[in-house]
Amino acid sequence: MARLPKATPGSRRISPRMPSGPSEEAFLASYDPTKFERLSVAVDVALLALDPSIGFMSLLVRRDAHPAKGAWSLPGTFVRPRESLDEAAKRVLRDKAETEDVYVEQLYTFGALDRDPRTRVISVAYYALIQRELMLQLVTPPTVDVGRVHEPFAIRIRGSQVELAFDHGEMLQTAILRVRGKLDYSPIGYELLGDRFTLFELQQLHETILGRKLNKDSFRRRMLASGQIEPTGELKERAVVLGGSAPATMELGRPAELYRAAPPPRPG
Amino acid sequence: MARLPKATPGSRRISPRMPSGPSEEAFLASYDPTKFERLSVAVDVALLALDPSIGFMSLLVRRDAHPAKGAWSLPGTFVRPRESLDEAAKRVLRDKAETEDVYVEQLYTFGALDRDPRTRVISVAYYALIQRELMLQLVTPPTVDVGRVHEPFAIRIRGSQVELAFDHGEMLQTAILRVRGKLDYSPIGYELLGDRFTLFELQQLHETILGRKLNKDSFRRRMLASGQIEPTGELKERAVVLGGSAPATMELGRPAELYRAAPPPRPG
DNA sequence: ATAATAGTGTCTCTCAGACACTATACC
DNA sequence: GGTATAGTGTCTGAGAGACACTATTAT
Repeated sequence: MARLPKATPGSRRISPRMPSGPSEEAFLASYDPTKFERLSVAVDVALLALDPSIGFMSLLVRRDAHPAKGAWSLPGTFVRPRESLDEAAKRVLRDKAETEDVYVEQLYTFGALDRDPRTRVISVAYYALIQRELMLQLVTPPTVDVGRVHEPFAIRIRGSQVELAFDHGEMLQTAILRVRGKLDYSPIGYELLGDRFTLFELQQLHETILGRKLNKDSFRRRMLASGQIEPTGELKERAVVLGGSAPATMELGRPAELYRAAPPPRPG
Repeated sequence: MARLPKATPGSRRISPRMPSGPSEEAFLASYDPTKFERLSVAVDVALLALDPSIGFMSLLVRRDAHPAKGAWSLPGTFVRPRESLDEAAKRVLRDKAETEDVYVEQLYTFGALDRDPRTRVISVAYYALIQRELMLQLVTPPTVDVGRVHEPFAIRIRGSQVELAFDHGEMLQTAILRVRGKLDYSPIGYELLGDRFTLFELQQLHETILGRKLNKDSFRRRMLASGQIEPTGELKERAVVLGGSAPATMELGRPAELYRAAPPPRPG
């Protein structure tokens, strides 16, 4: 779990003039947790990857139980009493996407009254970012599939447009807007590429996230000056063609240098 | 409630090939909401105002019951089963701050295991912005008082530093960072001023939020070109001094023109 | 008049965008 | 050689920062 706000140890400072009445220890020993009505709390995760020619891709699962049985939804789970929200999100990624050590961040909490037909369910939405190649390996039917999100936020699966269960379409839209908004002021996006990438690949990533073309010269200068990336000295290798004519997508021209994400600056 | 993500009607599209088994209606009629363990869900609100000479101010309440009895905390409440999260936040502002029609936005959801000693409580934190004058009217002891937040995030009440109950100090810190982050790309901040203000007052507000001095000329140009404000043609009136010498804080020099927040651009 | 603040005009520096040019690959 | 992509050098226009100057008030 990365880049969540720092947790500070909870402190319960008591006033010097202790008010009269039973002690806090006695209060806690006799506390009845059912005094206030409790709610179901769920976590749903939008696992995102990016393809330059498609746009955003999100992991979707097909619901095999009521409600909305048969519909597509974001992977999610109910939060257990002994796990934190972040742990629940990680558990979803582990169980339904076989994915660990990805960038995960809390997105927004959805609490409309009628968002789940069963009962009142509060859902804390998370989003996570992985590389396109890892996303494509996750397709393990029948419970897991990859949805392709075209803008403006039409969700397609293998070409045909679908509606997600519950309010998961809104969650997905919010996640994409969050990623786009963070791109300008945050070194986000490197989780979506491999550990080595060319400047043009990075530019294509930014163009896909922002939904518009960027100026090549300016993008190069800005990225090199930002300190977010560093050159490796290596050059991108070409696919070796074993005889026959080259495929239509064969790369041409001078090979590009490979860069990697620079380590964050020392806070000292 | 303003500028929350748009709610879209929840849709539960069912696959054409309906899986076998009981119908969704029959499932919902027999659903047992206690099948998954439920959690307590609370809402806490950081109501913020800004004073040019102090910095951020936040409404704090003194806890009159266990746990953390006697400690200062953000106003909050448990979420009722028949109200949305936004409604709960508005109820907190109405009941504990006698405030309505303010800018309110969801902040972050805190779900650590031990954040409340009673039982497992998930807290959805909100923040709200009001004018300094309205904040100062809210001081109605003994349950309501105004805390003054100095940076870096030391919380003072009438000069002496305090620690807030639970993880409310972290919530307050997160709220201030959110307001600061939104200042650059969003027309935020006008909720913190009256309906008429001078350019210098607006600059002081931005300087307080950002924690650094801004260039006067550049700030004027940027604000006037942004379309976020419009001139009223009125001039700021001076306090009338009824005899005697002028107070030390008397305003001097040419009176400034008053501006107001411009209406948002027509989406057509 | 002097002091103090509001507001304007203009210069410079920085950076994004555009374009020309060189470098290195495959054909 | 031609063509396509990678990378560099330089010009230009927009905007931020700095500074000088004018405008309007109170004392």
